Amino acid sequence: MEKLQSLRGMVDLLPAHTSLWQRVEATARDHFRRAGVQEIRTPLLEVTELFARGIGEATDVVGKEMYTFVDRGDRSCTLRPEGTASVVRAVIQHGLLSQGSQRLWYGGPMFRYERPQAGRQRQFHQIGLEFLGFADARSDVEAISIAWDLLADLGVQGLALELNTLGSTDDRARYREQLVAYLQRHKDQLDPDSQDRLERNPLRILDSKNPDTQALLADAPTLAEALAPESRDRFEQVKAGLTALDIPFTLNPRLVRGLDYYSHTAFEITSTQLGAQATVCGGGRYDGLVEQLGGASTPAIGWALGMERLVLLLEQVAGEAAVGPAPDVYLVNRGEAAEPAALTLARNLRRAGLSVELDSSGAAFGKQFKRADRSGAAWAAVLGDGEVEQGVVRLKPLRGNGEEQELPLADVDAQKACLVAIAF
RNA sequence: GCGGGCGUCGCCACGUGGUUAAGGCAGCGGCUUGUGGCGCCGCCAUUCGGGGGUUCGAGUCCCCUCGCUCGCCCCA
Repeated sequence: MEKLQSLRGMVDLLPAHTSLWQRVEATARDHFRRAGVQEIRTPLLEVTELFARGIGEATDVVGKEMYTFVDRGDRSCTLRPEGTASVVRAVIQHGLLSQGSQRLWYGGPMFRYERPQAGRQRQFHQIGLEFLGFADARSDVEAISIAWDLLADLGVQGLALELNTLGSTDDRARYREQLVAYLQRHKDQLDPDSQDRLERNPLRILDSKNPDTQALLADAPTLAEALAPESRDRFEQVKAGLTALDIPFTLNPRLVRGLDYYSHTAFEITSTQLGAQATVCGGGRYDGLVEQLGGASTPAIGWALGMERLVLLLEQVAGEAAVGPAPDVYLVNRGEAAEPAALTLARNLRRAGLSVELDSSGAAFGKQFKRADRSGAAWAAVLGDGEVEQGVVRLKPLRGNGEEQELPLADVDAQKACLVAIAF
C-alpha cells in the first residue's frame, strides 16, 4: 500500500519544535501589545480577484505561485499567498478606518506554489504588522523599529536592515519610462529573464543577479535621481529617524521588492545564515493599495516576518534545544486501590499548578521508575496500595540528592511545598 | 518552471553485482512482579522510496517515477 504522507512543501511541526514557536509567538504578542497594535484574523481563503488586484497581475506570486481553485459555487478561490491584501480587504469591508487609523498585526499560514528549498515551503507562516492611515515618515520608522526590536529581543544575531525608497507612484512611473527607454537600447545585452521583465515588471530588473545585467545597469538612470524633492525629503526623514533610534541600516538601491503595491520606503531584514532565502522580514509603504481595493485613499505601511526562517536562525544561532519540556512530577502508581487514587492525586497536583505525568501502564514499579527517570521529571511521586492504606504518598527526588519524603495523601499544600522546595 | 546532489529500520549508518542486509541510538522484554539512572542478555528491515529493465544473480548497473535537498527563479 502506498504510504500516506504530507503534500510536497507542506511540513509538520513536531512536538520537539513547538515550544520554540510558542516562544516566538508569545514574544511577538508581547511586543505588539506594548506597541498598541491589535490582532486581526482573516480567512485563509479569499476570492482570487483580491490578490490579482492587490498584489498585481504581473508579479510572480500572482502569475504562477497561487493555490487557486473553483469552488462548488463556481467562484474562483485562492489560498492567501500573503497577508496584506486580506487585512486591507477586511478593514475596508468593515469600515474600520471610519473609526480612525488602524494599528494591526496578524499571523498564520500562507501558501505559495513554489519549489521547496531551504527556508522556503509551500505552506509557510508569517507574522505581519500593518499600520493603516499613517502617512508620516515616523510611522515608517516606528514600524521598522518594532520588527527590529522583536528580532533583537528573540536573540537573533547578525541581522542587516536594507533600505530603499521607491518614491511616489508618480516617481515610479516616471522612472519606469526612463529605465525602459535605456534598457530597450541595450536589450540584446540583457539576460532572458530580464528581457522578459522589460515589458511586465521592469523595475525588478534592478534586482537581477546576472552580472552582465548588473554591469549594464551601472550606467542606467537611477531611481534616486528620478525622485521628486518631496520623496527625497521623506526618505531623509526615515533615515534620520532610524539613526536616532540607533538602528543600523545599509542603503540598497537595488531593493525593489516583488509586490506591486509598494511605494516610498521599502526594506528587508536579512541574515547571511539562511542560504539563498536570506530575507527574514520584508515590508514597506503601500499608500495606493487601500484605494486600489476599493477603499478611500489611505496611506499605509507594513511588514511580514517569515516564521520558519526566524526559527531556523534561532535554532542554529542560539543553539536552541529542540526538546519538549519535562514534567515536574512523574506519578508512579500500581495496585487496585492506588490506580484510581493516582488519578485523583494527579488532578490535585495539576490544580495546584504543577505539571504531572501520570503512568497508566500498570507495569511493575521498576519499569515505571525507568520511565520516570527518562521523562526528565525532577520528582517521582509513588503511590501503591500500601501508601493508600496509610493515606500517604512518597515523594522521591530523581535529580541530585535528597531524601524520599512521605506526606499525607490529602494534604496537597504540603506536597506542593515539598516539591517546590528542593527541585525548582 | 529549470539545473545539481541524495533516497538502506523511528533516528544515525556500513554495504561499490553473489545473499544470512553490519553497527550505534531510541523502543520493547528479561536479569530485578515496590523504587530509576550503570551493566548484562534477548527482540526489533522476508527488505533497501515506488515501478520497470539488464543479469544465472541487484540495495549495489540502466530507465521511468515519487520524494528530500541545494541552487536558479521568486520571496517571508
